Amino acid sequence: MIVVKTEPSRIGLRVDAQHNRDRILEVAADAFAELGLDVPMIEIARRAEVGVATLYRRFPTKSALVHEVFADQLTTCAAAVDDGLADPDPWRGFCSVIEKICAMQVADRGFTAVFLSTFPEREANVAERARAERQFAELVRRAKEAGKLRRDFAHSDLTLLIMANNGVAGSAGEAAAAASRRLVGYLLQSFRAEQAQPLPAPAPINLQDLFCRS
Amino acid sequence: MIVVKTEPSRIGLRVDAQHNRDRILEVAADAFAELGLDVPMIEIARRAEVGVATLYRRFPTKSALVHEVFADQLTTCAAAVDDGLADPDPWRGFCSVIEKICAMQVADRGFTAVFLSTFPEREANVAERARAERQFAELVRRAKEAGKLRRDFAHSDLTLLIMANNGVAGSAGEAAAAASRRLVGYLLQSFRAEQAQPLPAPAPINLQDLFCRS
DNA sequence: CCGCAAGTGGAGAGCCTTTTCCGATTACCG
DNA sequence: CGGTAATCGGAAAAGGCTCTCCACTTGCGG
Repeated sequence: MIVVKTEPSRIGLRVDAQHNRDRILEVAADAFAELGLDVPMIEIARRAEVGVATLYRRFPTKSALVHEVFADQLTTCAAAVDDGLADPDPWRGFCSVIEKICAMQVADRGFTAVFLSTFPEREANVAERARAERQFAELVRRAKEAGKLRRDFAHSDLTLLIMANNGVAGSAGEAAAAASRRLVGYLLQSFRAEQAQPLPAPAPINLQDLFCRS
Repeated sequence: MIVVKTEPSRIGLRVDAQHNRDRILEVAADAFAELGLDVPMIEIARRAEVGVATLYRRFPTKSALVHEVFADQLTTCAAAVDDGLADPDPWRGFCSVIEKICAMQVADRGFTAVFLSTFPEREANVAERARAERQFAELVRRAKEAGKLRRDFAHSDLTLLIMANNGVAGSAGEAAAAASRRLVGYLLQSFRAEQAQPLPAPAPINLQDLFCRS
């Protein structure tokens, strides 16, 4: 009989190794959230009480570790979109998606860079991400249909908002949460259909761009 | 007779040294704008065609060079505020200030971090900065008075906008200019008095925060 | 035109990162 | 138990940065 581990991450590891691997992912998530993506590997090693070599034996590069850690962040995001789509009021759903995603960004300093990158190293994420985007597009369509969301809201405006919120989340220190809420408050008001005024053209924002920064 | 140099920056330098100093400031400004504040000193040295030692003889630290370079950026900002205040229509003046500052941010990658820091190392800048802030506060007062700017616009909302725009400017690559314009377009619409809806409380944003990032 | 203080550039010290190496240790199967 | 392959952790290699040191060069007053 083949024993399937609780985590489908890696089978065939010695139990102590598996244990270490799990703890690494755990503390790495905390460290990235707290200190940002540029926390040194040795700091993660210290927190997990292992040597750096152990990190590199499980994850070939730092980038691989990052992507592994944030795989489920993406899932949480996708869930937020699903929730929004499930709301009978598409406008309320739209607002809740944006509010949730922005709150996640504030709570986790490493979140944005990884969220907006396309995870080239993990096939599964690409698919999930694409699905979430389709769902969101559908939500946008319904909200416009209902006359609540302005007609000229562009798909790229979500990215714009995320980039803007990232600026606030990264810079506002203690007050980041409050600042982000206020920014989102302002932007949601200008997204409403009732008060739409002509606007500069939407920018063809490349999602990759956020990645190469930081 | 005492000879006063054209640049009041440093008198008593040998002419070749003064020449080098000027060129360093010149190319450093370009380099910061192009590559951001984290461009290596050796790159600036290369561009100015001097050795790194020459950089450090004129500017004790990299930070000192940065502050020196951005001293006149602050002046440009202050001028933008003055222009806005001079406009007979305070709302139009308010918009122009914000549009100008945001455009500067996009054009110059190093701008924001320095702009929002308090320049602890340069007395003169502190005063000029304080003056600009008073001017802007007055502009805000008038715009509210005229019934164009929403009453609950907070002083910290300018900082919020600058942080948000910084996120866009830093992340949007090629499309940064268009993205920034659109963000500013959205936000200016929600700053208008007519369509004000209740908003989350303004955040007590600490200007210093941007500095310790990056 | 000469002497020397002021100025110079490149090598490298010191520090921080990511990533690799390797001898010591340990889980696990029989 | 005991042998062995998997796993371990710390040391250090490799490469980035800021900033310093020092032997050489040069503008300029007399």
